[in-house]
Amino acid sequence: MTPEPTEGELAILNVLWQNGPCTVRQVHESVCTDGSTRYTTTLKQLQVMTQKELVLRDASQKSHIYSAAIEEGGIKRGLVADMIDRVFGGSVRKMVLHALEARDIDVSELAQIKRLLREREKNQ
Amino acid sequence: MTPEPTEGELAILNVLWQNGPCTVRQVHESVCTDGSTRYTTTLKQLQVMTQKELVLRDASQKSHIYSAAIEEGGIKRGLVADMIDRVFGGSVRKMVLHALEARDIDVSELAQIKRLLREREKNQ
DNA sequence: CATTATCTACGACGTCAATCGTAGTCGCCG
DNA sequence: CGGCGACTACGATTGACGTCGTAGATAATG
Repeated sequence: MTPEPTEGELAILNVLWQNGPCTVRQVHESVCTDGSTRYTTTLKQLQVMTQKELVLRDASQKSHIYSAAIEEGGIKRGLVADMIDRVFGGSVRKMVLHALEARDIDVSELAQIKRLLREREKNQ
Repeated sequence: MTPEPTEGELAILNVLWQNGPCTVRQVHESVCTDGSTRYTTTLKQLQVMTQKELVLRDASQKSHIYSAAIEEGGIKRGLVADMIDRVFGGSVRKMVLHALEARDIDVSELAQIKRLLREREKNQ
């Protein structure tokens, strides 16, 4: 099984999922907007992630092109499932409750969530 | 601000939140049902957590009594908020969507979640 | 052509969490 | 009293992650 990506790896994967294949430089500038960390740090992370097969590398150009090797939905579902178990003793309800408390949420988003629930009821 | 507890610390805090004040042995046996880890490991963790002020220690007995020093709801809200930001770009809706996909959920729990949403709409 | 910029590769380091072993303390039971 | 059992204290170790510096290769620029 794919082990869960670390925090840094997740940040990089988010860039690749949103932007598609990127060079190291593109990833680095997306992930570190404030220049608080060096280019080679991101490079190293991508090299490690290649080892772990979290990303694929196209080395046919001088500047290698990296792309996500794992599916976004699956990973995120796994992360949420993990939190549901570890933090909320397996209760989806408690998780949702705390999510609603954790963030201000506007009416339209509430409506969208209610729609999700209705969909969910159908498919049961 | 209190830094987020680590995975092991969270497991211990869950024991204390659910059972109230405990000895090291009680915590250890709750947190490590399979004997995969030694008693002194849990002890050490509790000592570190005392340093970090995540727990309080009553040393008036030979077997010290530990209790949670931080509030459950606050910590859990923080953890969820963190995930909403790091994983779902700040979208509560996406978080809830993935939560519903991540776990089978029965009708009564769905109903409870819908009730939460209705409550939430009132207070807005 | 020579210099400068841009890449990759790779080793080294600091930090932090988890884990364990050992030593010291104290009470209890025979 | 003497030894065993339970407890605390604490140092040492390991592994994972993030971070950086430097070296070497290659492209770009004047």
